[in-house]
Amino acid sequence: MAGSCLIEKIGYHIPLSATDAALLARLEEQEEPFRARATVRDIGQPADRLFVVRAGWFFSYMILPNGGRQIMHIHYPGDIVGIPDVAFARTSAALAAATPGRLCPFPKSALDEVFIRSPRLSALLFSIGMVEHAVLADRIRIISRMGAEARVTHFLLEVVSRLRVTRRDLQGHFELPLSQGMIGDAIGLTNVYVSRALKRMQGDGLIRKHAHGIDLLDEDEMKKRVDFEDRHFKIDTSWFPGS
Amino acid sequence: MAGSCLIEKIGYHIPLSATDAALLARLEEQEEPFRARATVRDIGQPADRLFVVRAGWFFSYMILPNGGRQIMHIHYPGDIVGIPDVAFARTSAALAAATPGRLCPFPKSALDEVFIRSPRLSALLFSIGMVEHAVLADRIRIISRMGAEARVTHFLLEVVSRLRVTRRDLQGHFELPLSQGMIGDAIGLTNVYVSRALKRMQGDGLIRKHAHGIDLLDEDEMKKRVDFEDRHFKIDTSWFPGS
DNA sequence: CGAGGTGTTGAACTTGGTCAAAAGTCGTGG
DNA sequence: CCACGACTTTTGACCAAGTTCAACACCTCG
Repeated sequence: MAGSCLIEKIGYHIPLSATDAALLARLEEQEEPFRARATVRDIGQPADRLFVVRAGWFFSYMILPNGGRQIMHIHYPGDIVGIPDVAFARTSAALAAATPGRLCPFPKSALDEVFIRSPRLSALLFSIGMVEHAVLADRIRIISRMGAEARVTHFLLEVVSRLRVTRRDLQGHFELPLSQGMIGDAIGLTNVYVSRALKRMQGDGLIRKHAHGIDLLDEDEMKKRVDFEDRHFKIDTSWFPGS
Repeated sequence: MAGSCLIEKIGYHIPLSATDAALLARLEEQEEPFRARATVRDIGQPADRLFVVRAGWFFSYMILPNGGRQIMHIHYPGDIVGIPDVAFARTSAALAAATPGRLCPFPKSALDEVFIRSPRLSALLFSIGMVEHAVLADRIRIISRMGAEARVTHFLLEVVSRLRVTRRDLQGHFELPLSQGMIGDAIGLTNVYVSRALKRMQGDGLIRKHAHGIDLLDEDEMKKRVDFEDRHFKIDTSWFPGS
């Protein structure tokens, strides 16, 4: 399993025993390709499978009563998709591809084995779930009372922080394969206002837009403006069971 | 441990073995009283303890860059508080008492033992964490693009659905010991607009306000308007490890 | 070359925020 | 038992941020 970004990502947090590595490898046995904008799974379907992202960007979303779309999470290579659905019989969010990519589906029941055979890995999965929780909490905080520029700022910082989990050396320059409409659907703005916010931020010298991405020119100032906290850098593994 | 609402709440989802019950009992060994509006714990403190709510309503909140307050969760008797902090060394939210109440603190390391000795209980804790996640996701969905009445409606439905976990027979009539300012801080509105929204909803015949609480007069209509989904009624335990 | 998705800009409009004042509520202490 | 003070709720007037609608330029990929 040479190029497994799941094992890479997990292994970043805790040393993996041979057993653990074998358990993880089982989650990536199958693989399925998706075209950009393809729907992987709709709302209300049986939540019997999870996925590992092998390549590409995916996102999960919910539908609003007025027909709009709320993007909940963006999933990057190495992420496990569907952890929140574990508690429910049916999916509460839909899943789609933002770019061309590949997913490895595995059955919910494979988690059984993890819980039985590796307390340590269970604790880590648990913690990863809680990181997702913290990310949502941060988003609520920023959406509920902060203005458009703050929302966009926070969103960009969150993306970069997520990318740095696997690309430690990433500078402020990155590709962003999401339309402004999608960004708006993630932070509760219209595409129109995302455009205006980006323009004003560029005027302020905080960012520079280019063809398929964005440069963060003054990341410290951006972080200061929204009290940004990096949730992905370090998980507290100190309390984990011994082996 | 006669009056333990933790064991009652947990036991509602899975049958508890003697071992499991003993593990849970250990989480309620100590008890501490709090006055209404007392702060239990601030942001940025060591996240080395969790709490079981023994009595009263508590809530956790974050501070916004502009000084405002975002209420993330309301904690009811029987709830475990602090699960999301498990992944981090320091707390990302503060905790305070909404009413007079009592908390049972226990060390994070007590989770160790749960993960080692009871895969089944670990899976349930995991799932409970994911329910909290779903609750936040629902809140984002409702905050990001829905109007004031929809937010208030959703909030009230969520409270009732939570109360029904331990009070199955609860009708639409209940006590709500939260000020309108607090409700606003939970759903991203000012106290002023919460007041106006409630008034309009009362005019529509959806609710009736009274001294310390609210009657839901047409719960079905309210649910329909916001696509409400009850996250607390049923956890999917089908995939849990055998014993 | 054409089509569909994407980004930009302007103008009118709406929702909810802000500020301020008055009325109601509750608990405490005298 | 009453009076006071702190907090909460309600209401009005004005204001600002973001939405909606529409038109147009752009780009990319058949």
